[in-house]
Amino acid sequence: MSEAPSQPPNSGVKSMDAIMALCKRRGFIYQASEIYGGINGFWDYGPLGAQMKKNLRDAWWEDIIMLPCGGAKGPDGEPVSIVPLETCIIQHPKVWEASGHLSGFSDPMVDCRETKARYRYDHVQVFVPAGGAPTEKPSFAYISDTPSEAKQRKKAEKTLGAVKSVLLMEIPTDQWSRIVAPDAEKVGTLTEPKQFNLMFKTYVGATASEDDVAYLRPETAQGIFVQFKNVVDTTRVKVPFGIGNIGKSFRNEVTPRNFTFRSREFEQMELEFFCHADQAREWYAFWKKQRMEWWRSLGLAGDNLRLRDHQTDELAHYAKAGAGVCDIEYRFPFTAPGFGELEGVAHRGNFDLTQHEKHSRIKMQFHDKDRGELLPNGQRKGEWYTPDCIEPAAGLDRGVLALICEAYTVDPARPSPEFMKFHPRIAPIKAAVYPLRNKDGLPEIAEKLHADLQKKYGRLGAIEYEAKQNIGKRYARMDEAGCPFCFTIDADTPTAGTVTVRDRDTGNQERIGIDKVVAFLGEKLGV
RNA sequence: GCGGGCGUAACUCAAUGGUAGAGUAUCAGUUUUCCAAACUGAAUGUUGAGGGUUCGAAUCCCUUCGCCCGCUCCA
Repeated sequence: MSEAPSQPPNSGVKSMDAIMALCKRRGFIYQASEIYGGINGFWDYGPLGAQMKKNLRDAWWEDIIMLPCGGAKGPDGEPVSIVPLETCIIQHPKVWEASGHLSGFSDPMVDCRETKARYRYDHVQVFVPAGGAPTEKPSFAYISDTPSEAKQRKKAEKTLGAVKSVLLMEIPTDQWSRIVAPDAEKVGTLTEPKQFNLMFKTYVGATASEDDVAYLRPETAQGIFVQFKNVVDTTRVKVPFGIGNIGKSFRNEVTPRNFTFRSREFEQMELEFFCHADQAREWYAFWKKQRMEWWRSLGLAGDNLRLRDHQTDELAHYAKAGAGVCDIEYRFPFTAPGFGELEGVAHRGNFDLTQHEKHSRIKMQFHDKDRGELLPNGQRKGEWYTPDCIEPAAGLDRGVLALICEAYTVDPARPSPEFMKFHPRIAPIKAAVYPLRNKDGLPEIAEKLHADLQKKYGRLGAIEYEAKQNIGKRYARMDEAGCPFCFTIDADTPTAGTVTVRDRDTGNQERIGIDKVVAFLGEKLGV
């Protein structure tokens, strides 16, 4: 695949090339449009991958929405309340204006290395000597109608005498080393202009005029905020409660890389949990803990999973004053020894609801009847407020990739030196039923057991049946697919009524009654 | 976006500018039956794509697409 230096032996780091090869070989993940040479940043899921991804999506849906946190109580001592929502990929363009996604991301921008400020390239102007003669002295950039204009003019006149103003665009970038950025002290801190079209643009309607521009959503979260009022008005939810939303999002990444880790089309599982600002800290801590436990429960246990709190200087605009932001990170083979983000848990304050209230002029507050002063009749007066929001936002594709990387195991001593240790809940194939011999009535018994298992558990994942080839080969195939259990009908089955159960991870076998197989598998699958 | 590396069958890889091949995997059959056994046979390629040089290109040149690595980017 590549000539990249392989990891040193015994480093404990798995080979990403080998994982990608297995993913293709067994039908987990294919390159999108591969027969046409592929398309950068897009991936398709094969039969096993599609089932596995559904299993992970279902696990989130079940554990976040249907039975939040397994029935655990929230910090307020009450059961956690979550409702589902499914919102559109294309929203009104004003949604992205309000959220801040649109401003500054459809035009070329320049960054200031000193102040970290970002300016629209076509808005930046520069004070240069009025004569226009080349000079070694610094010139001064500013944005008109901002405080930087007067400040920079003063500095420029002091340094250069008479000045005139030109657009930054008119000055070649190789002369930018003498420019002082609008809010900077030093010269030469502006980066070259870059296009940041992170959002995919499209047109609504068949005429495709510039008036019809719309965008594919870069996150699912905004759909929740936009429908917050409808959910509050039409259901009986009371703060604190959450809204969960799963779906595709799109970002025109500058550099899609690392298999499915950074792709341009990806699926998110986002929860926005609304609570009163007074309780934000408790709920933030609660969700941090819950989300870590959830990933652990699916097999990402151990050192490869960690929780990392963001430093103050990397906090997003909406989170400066909040309870915090953290990432749940996984040590992917391509990030090792570092980590890559799997899920972000953020206290967003009430930034989003406030923004949408401003832009739509629709009141986004919640009337909380359990707050406010106590009335003589024993009830509360009630209080209007814009709830704060805790956002655990997970990447579904990244989750699948992490589970694949974690499950991938190499053991040269085995007939199948590579195998996938999927948690039974995630495994795309739940079990296989094999007659040891393809005769003597064994296939008939196996087919019956296969039908029983399929009827009972076929909705959760595939149940395999195969009578051909020797048994070792069939086991090996299931090892690579990550199937946790193989039930084998052998010569003793017709007389003793027992089958063998082969455990994928150990290769060990035990005999159980054929009438116990359905219950055995149900217990292992946790259903 | 910049720099480097690499593209041959599903996978791993061969093939001096001169008939595109092997092993594995897949499929069918025989035999065997608890860990990728053996035998027989089948199918599989616009050599990433498009141009050029040449009597002749997987091989040399150009363009482009994709993948990997390092920068950059990632509100």
